[in-house]
Amino acid sequence: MALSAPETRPYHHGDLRRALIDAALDLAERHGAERVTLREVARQLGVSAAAPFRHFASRKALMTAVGVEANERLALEMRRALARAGASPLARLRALSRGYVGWALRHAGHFRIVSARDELDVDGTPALQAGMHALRDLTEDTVRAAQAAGELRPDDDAERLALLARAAAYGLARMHHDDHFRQWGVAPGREAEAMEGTLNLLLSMMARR
Amino acid sequence: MALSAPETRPYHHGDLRRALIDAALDLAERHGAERVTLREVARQLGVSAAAPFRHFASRKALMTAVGVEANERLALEMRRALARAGASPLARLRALSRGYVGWALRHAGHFRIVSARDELDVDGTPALQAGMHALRDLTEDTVRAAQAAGELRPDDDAERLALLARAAAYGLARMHHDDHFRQWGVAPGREAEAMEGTLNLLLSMMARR
DNA sequence: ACCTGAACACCGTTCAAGT
DNA sequence: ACCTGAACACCGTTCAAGT
Repeated sequence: MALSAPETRPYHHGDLRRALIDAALDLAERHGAERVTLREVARQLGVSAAAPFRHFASRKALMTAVGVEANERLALEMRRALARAGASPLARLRALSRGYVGWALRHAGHFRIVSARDELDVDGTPALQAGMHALRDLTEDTVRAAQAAGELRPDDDAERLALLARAAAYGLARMHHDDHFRQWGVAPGREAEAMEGTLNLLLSMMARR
Repeated sequence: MALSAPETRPYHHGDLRRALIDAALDLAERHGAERVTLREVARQLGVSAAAPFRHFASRKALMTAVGVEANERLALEMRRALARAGASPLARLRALSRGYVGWALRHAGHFRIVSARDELDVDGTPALQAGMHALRDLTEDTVRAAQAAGELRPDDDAERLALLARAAAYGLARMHHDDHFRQWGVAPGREAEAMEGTLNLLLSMMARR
């Protein structure tokens, strides 16, 4: 038996903190955010139920760390959508909205985590605040650029337009997440289509003609 | 001691089922939906933890009964708003939206319960399905009436317009509930104002001019 | 017919004790 | 410094037993 290498690591993990976050992200993605329990995460990693408390003061603290990560992924997705969108300011706004609801659709567990802010310590986590603020700025900047280009009516307040766009996107994403669509006549399997069509309707109304 | 009167009732309640629903509604309203636990409800009523299971097969079954009641109250509120709104079709649509977000704002716990459909057995509860469907019809009918009166552009699909209006209202209500507004530049105490202003912006865009 | 008491398998969290 | 084991106060749920 060697004196060095893998056996050198302590009980189980070199970086349990990191492993806990990853396992939580994985659990949320595969089985939903409500299945992310400290004991289950610990079980996945083969450590005791008390082990996570060496790295996170509470369940909320772990969820907050997971939220930071999830929000970064959402931001990445939206920036990518923007990068692919080309130059037309209105198309950029559409890309941003589609990027948002698309990510929420494909990553329901992570979407739920960044949504449910009573499970997150936003105030005590500057990184999370900054990340969320950055997404808001991205939306507002895109709205302002569209106004400057004459593609949105200039008399509407940019902040309010951005809030409306976000409310519609968040509303659609949550309606899907909370299973409201069946009640609203959206055929199963056509949710993405309905969300996109509804967002397009909004954007066409926002555009001056 | 009399042979009749109050002492005649069994252990505690004449109608424990009804009392459980009322206590749950009360708890949700005062301390939030997540505090509605079967054990806590039982405690409030002075019965054992097992007693609720005589009347509801599971927590979900109780929440569903509570959801039926909450949805009825929401419907009542929206119908009242409509009744007060007068004849202008656009004003009626505005009243409907305001009624929705206003109720959500004032009854956060009940709003949360009708929102979180994974905690409700919608499929197995015709009364709930019917109640929710009625609210959708109310919105669509109001949209159609506004179109017929020439106050909304007739070329837009009524179903899609109704979905957009609902997505915006639900999005705003949930953004508030999930504490997103601070991140979106809405000053504390001015949430209702921001929600109304945003809905008015949407309605002004929906209107033909 | 309706309710209780005790039990079981889960949680989050704490703390003394181990390496 | 980091982790375990046992404990505590909570859950939802079940079931035999009481009235």
